[in-house]
Amino acid sequence: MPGQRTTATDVAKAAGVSRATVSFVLNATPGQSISDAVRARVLAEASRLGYMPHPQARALASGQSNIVLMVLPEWPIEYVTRQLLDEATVELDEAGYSLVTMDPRRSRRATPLWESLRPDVVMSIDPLAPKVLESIERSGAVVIKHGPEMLPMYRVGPDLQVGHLLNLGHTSIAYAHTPIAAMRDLDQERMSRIRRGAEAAGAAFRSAEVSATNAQEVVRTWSRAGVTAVAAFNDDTAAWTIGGALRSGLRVPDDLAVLGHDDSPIAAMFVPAISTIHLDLAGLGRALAQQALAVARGGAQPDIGDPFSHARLIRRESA
Amino acid sequence: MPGQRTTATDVAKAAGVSRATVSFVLNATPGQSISDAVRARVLAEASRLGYMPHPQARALASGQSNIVLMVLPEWPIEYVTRQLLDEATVELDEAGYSLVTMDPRRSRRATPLWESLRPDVVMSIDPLAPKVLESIERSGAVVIKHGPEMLPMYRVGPDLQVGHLLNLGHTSIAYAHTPIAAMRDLDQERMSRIRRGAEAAGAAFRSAEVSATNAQEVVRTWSRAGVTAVAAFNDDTAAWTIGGALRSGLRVPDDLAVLGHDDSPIAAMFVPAISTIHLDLAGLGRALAQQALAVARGGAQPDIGDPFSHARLIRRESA
DNA sequence: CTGAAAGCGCTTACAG
DNA sequence: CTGAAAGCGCTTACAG
Repeated sequence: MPGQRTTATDVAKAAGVSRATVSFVLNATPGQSISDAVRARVLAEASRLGYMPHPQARALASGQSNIVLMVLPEWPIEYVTRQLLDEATVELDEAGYSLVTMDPRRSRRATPLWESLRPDVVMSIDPLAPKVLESIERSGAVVIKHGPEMLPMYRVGPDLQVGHLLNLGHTSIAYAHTPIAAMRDLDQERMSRIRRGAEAAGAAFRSAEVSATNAQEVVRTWSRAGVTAVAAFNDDTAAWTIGGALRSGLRVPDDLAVLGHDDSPIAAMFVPAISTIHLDLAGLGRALAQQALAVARGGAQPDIGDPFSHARLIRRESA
Repeated sequence: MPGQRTTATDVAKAAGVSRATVSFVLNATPGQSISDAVRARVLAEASRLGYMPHPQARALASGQSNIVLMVLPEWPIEYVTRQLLDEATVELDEAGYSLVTMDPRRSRRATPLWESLRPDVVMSIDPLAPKVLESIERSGAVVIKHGPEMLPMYRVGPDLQVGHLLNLGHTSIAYAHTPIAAMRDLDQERMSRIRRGAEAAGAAFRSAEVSATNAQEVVRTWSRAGVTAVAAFNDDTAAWTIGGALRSGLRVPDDLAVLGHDDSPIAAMFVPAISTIHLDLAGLGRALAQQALAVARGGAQPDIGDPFSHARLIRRESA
């Protein structure tokens, strides 16, 4: 069965031009002055024949795969990444690039996608481990590295959290650490922002890890120590904290105010509904896409700007 | 700068053999009897030089990309797919295939990954729309289609739900529909299983859509009508239902028992903790990987077996 | 048991 | 303004 897949040669033949011309027209290669008539003919034949360029052949010839690989964070945050990836996907698509995502935990047990896909650029939300960086670079991909420009991500939320609790008049504030080890760095950063904010205002501060199993105990200890407000690492940690309070007979927020972070679905569903911090992830998605494009085109990695200028407090019931 | 990337030619030169031999050794091509000495030399040089075969060149030459694309369901279920994808990734990796995932919502606004990646096989958990199927087939990929063998996914959970509520002695059961349109088909299937189970046992049955905004109203109506137990589409729907009950002054489960589905993180975190159905998604992941491999190797699509034989009720507080 | 050679479907200097 | 040709890095009959 000949003529299985439609190829550029088929289009060239049908349009009565050379394969090169087909390539020039379809890629809108700059510096080629092709007559409108020829261009139109090529385009018409390509669409009539249902021509789809073969991406692997293109990658081999051009040395570029036009793939951007996004390494997702270690922790589960579908609701956090959804918007971000939506925006980044569309932004990259318009420039002719495909965004592929990857779970770093899975890749630890399998060939990493940067080896088997050979993306031009690899990026991530969370900083990548040195070993991972090295492995990516050996594969030939450019890695987008996180510098201080990503710091707003770590700062804005906690600052809003502690500000809100202080505004509410609380003078003894606790921070609820996540028990999940993969989030340790982010967790430490958030804690120290809360601590700084509390201490700067003369409020008492303490912190402890809150998990599904110890929440009740931790909350009781805090309560006995006079803590009236908790800033949690995220909404899950907040939910556990509130659960511990309710099961200890404390009222939320009357006896203990609890403030989450991320505005994940659970925050709105919980009873009482969890007050939390909403970040502008669509904006971050666009910013990351712009960085990836600049780097893919051989440029320097541009500054990401301030993608969290639209972060805001969502006030619900818990604080 | 010459010798940038290590290529099969470099390995061949270093090992003193031809490029073909390198390919045979590295791919363990059957039907080639290569001496152990040569094989060892090739392997040693390949690893010494840090050789990574170029996947696009391989795909072009062999006609196979060794990529399997998984189209994720329309609805947000990170917790549901995590285990499934973990297992499928490892299973496919061992056979030399890479699993790439894709959000169908995003692809509606961008070039679909089956065009830009040219996977050998495309599969999904949810049935694919006819238009999508057609588009995938035009790209040359084989699609794994869902037949009746996927039905256990739709049946097992609801059957466990209704069985548990009947065992608890309830005689008036309601089903909480999800308000999310993308889940309509699955939702209808689950509802009809619950209805059938309830009616077969002589219990009263009714159903309504439960959302963040109408939960209180729906629960009050149900309560007035004598409903004492609710089987929910999933844990989110269960959470809204419980929220409506609590805010109406009803006790859960004493006045109203509520049973979720999926065993998502919210189920364990909620107060009261939500009883739910846990499915064996790791098993489904392995089964799907096996199907993909069979099809990628040119075989017929094998039966998926009964991946939900390990589904079970998780009894917590809400029912 | 091993190697020389064609070919996969593109891109891109280069020549005209 | 357009085309013939080399080359990207592999795989795979085929010949020896």
